[in-house]
Amino acid sequence: MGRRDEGREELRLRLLETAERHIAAQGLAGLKARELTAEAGVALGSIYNAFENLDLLVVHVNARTLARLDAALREMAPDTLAPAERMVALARGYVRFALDNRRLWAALFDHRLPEHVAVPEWHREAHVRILQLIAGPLARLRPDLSVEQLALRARTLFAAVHGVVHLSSPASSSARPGRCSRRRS
Amino acid sequence: MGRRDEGREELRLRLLETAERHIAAQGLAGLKARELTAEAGVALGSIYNAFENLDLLVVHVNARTLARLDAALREMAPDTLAPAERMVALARGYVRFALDNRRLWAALFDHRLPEHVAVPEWHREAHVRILQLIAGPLARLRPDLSVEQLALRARTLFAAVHGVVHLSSPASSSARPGRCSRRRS
DNA sequence: CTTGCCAGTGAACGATGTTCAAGACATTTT
DNA sequence: AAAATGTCTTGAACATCGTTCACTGGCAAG
Repeated sequence: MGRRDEGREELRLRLLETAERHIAAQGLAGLKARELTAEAGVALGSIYNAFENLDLLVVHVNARTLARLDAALREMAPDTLAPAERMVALARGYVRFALDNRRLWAALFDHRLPEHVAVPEWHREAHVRILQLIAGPLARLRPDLSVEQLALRARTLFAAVHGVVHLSSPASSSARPGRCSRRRS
Repeated sequence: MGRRDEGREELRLRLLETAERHIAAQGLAGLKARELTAEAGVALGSIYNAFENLDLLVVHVNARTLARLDAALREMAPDTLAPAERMVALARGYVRFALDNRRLWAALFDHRLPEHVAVPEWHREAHVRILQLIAGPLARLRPDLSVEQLALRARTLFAAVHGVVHLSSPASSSARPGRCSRRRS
């Protein structure tokens, strides 16, 4: 009984890591079910044994990326720094991460779930953790703000920085799900 | 001879307006070649008589949206205003436009061309016109900046405002090219 | 009236994500 | 040990997508 669950977790991890490598190399648009499973050495249908569908697999990859971003930011902006310096370090850390992980970072916001399909709760929490990273030093800079105001302002700050990084990134102009281009006769 | 070209332009316009309506109603992800042509009352292949492919058609729709945004901003931020007030009016105008044209506005940055396919020059110019709208009052506020610094700062300002509007918009969580969901037996 | 031409048409194609009957394998029961 | 009973894995089949191209109908020129 236990071995089956281990095998399942092993399969999930194998697909996750293969998909991550593939996205990092080819971009989110280059991730096809058949290539992915061939590269991972498993059958096409195995995706649906390990995950609900390919979209959810991508969400899992994005969650990993978000966790790595979170770790990188915590390392670059330790709480030994003064609040203002910490904010700057967070912004610089974000830029650095985006440059060092271009395609995986792009996948974070390029990917869209089908309409009316909610983002899993555990993935939302990963976002919240990033925002709390900003809200921390912000609270010390602005002790007058309420918790709600703090959360809103952290979101706004992140959005502004992200917008600048995003528009400056060359990654924004590339990658689309492949079109058909049949060979000419 | 002349009538043929008129007919071609007529077809382009028909497809353009139908696609625009469809995107405004269903979102960019809901735009399928077959639905579009059926709705426009033309054959499937007609798309490729009028445009290079569906992607380029979308770029044309986006160009129209960008032109409407440009016009809306020029109306909301006339040069009779003081520079600082004009900047604020531009930002408010952008938010207003995004709210009033959610899906068409979302299509502006949701849409991605296939890799290695360059954005047409005339579409880049439409972007530049928006940025010049920002650079105008900015130049009066900061006469010390060079033209290049002005352009860069206008881009950054736009990106920051856009990032905030984007992340606050509910449109960011919806819309993906439809997946298969075969009916159960 | 005949001829040539070309824009419009839609069946066919390759690619894609997803499903599911059937086989492979392990575990438990007799 | 053999049989029974699940569970996981597999890949052919399916629906749907953008795109192509041989055909055709109607207009203009001869």
